[in-house]
Amino acid sequence: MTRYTGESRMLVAVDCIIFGFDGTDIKLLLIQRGLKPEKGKWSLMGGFLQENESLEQAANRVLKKLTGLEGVYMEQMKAYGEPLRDPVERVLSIAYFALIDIHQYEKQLSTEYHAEWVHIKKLPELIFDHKKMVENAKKQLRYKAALHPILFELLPAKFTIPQLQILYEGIYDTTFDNRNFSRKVLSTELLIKQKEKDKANSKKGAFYYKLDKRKYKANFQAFLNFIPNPDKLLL
Amino acid sequence: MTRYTGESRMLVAVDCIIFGFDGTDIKLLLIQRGLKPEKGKWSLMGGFLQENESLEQAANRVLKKLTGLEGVYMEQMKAYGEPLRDPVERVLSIAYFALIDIHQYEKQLSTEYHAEWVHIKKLPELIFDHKKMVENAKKQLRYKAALHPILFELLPAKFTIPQLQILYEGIYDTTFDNRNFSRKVLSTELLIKQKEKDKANSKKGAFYYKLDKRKYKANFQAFLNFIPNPDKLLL
DNA sequence: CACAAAAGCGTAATATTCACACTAACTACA
DNA sequence: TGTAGTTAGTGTGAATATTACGCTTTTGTG
Repeated sequence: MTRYTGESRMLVAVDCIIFGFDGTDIKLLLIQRGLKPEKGKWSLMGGFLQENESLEQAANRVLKKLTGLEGVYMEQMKAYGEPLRDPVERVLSIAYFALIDIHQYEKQLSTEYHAEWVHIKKLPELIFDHKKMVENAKKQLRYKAALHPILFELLPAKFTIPQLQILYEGIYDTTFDNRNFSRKVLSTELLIKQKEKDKANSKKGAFYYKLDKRKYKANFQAFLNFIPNPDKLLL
Repeated sequence: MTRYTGESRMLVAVDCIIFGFDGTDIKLLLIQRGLKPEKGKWSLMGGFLQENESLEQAANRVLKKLTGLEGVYMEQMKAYGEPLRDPVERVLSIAYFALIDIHQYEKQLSTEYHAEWVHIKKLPELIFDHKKMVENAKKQLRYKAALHPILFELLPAKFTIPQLQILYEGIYDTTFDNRNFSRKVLSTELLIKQKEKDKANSKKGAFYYKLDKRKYKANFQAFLNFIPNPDKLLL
């Protein structure tokens, strides 16, 4: 026996929802599709799963092809399998979402795919069911970020607490009390204070912090509560 | 253009991790595989995705074939895509997990698949990567149940609070203070007290409760806290 | 009619969360 | 050189939530 008989085989794709933060706005990395159909339309970055490749490998390959980056935070989100989601033929898509420090990426911007960072509030129309994927990804990001410290993945290695707060406020589309926010964040003891300050954004200057990677990994699964009244903010 | 060229197509399967609770123990519904290879070995219930079927439809079809049940709580868990996970040929599997009131099912037990409820602590060896799937499912169930009231799906329509507590204690493999537990559960106002008592399990008897379906649906996404110190219990 | 066993209420100590006043640090510009 | 203006970040207390544990209630059993 070498194969299962009487069953239908289909293409499997991997699509990446890539979030970035530029210090002010949360953005999504989109491309203009190079393949027919829908050539020229906006799309998530994706690719077909190859014969000898695992899903994680495929997602990383796709991400690297677009951004040049490796070792990026990425997690599997959901499989999309509506029979007609791709009009050409049956394609199952496994969506991954990735979080990137946007500045790291900008250095190696490749024009090959006509990629662009698009403000999360100003998304263009997307092909197939990509809009739904993006919506699910946003929801999942909000959900997860309310409980776990993943948003650090969107920031550079050194960042200030006000920067972090702006990021959280962007994700939840609200504002937080800065005094409570910094106290909460610091009480996790996940941050290591640096000697230098960032003076670009204020007169007083805010101290830089770095993530304590060891504690970050050790406590990743623990429930945090950076967000007041989280359940009201998750839609 | 009718198809994408130069890409490899593969089989897609759906596997179901089916949890049940019999009032004392948490169990998993397993089958003895009817297909070669590994015929006769223990396995999760699964099936291949058909040409015109969505993933949800496939998962529901598989579940119904085994249990006869429809409208069961089910959610997509994760896609498994290691190239060699099935030795016959490349098969991508999308795992779903389902929660069933075990008594509802037992009535319509079908012997066709040699299905059996197996105590979650006494699982046999499973084929392929099914063990990993089960572990992931257990983890996800613990995670989700710590925040959302999904465990009610494992209970009959009428249940007592001590029964509910036994269920939670089974899931988290620990014990809770019964006085605090019932107060927490009742404070959600998700339960409607019935007039009758269950006297099978105690002399005093415990009142039956029903879920308030409306509130249950409305508050499903809100974070609850049935579990003391949840983050310590999630592994 | 005691006794055992489980249901479930009460309460106080502790911890967490939140709102808001206030001080500190620093730049820019007069 | 000093003062006005701006943002960072600490302090504090009130409100809320969590937890530990004593105690009463109910009822079948012998």
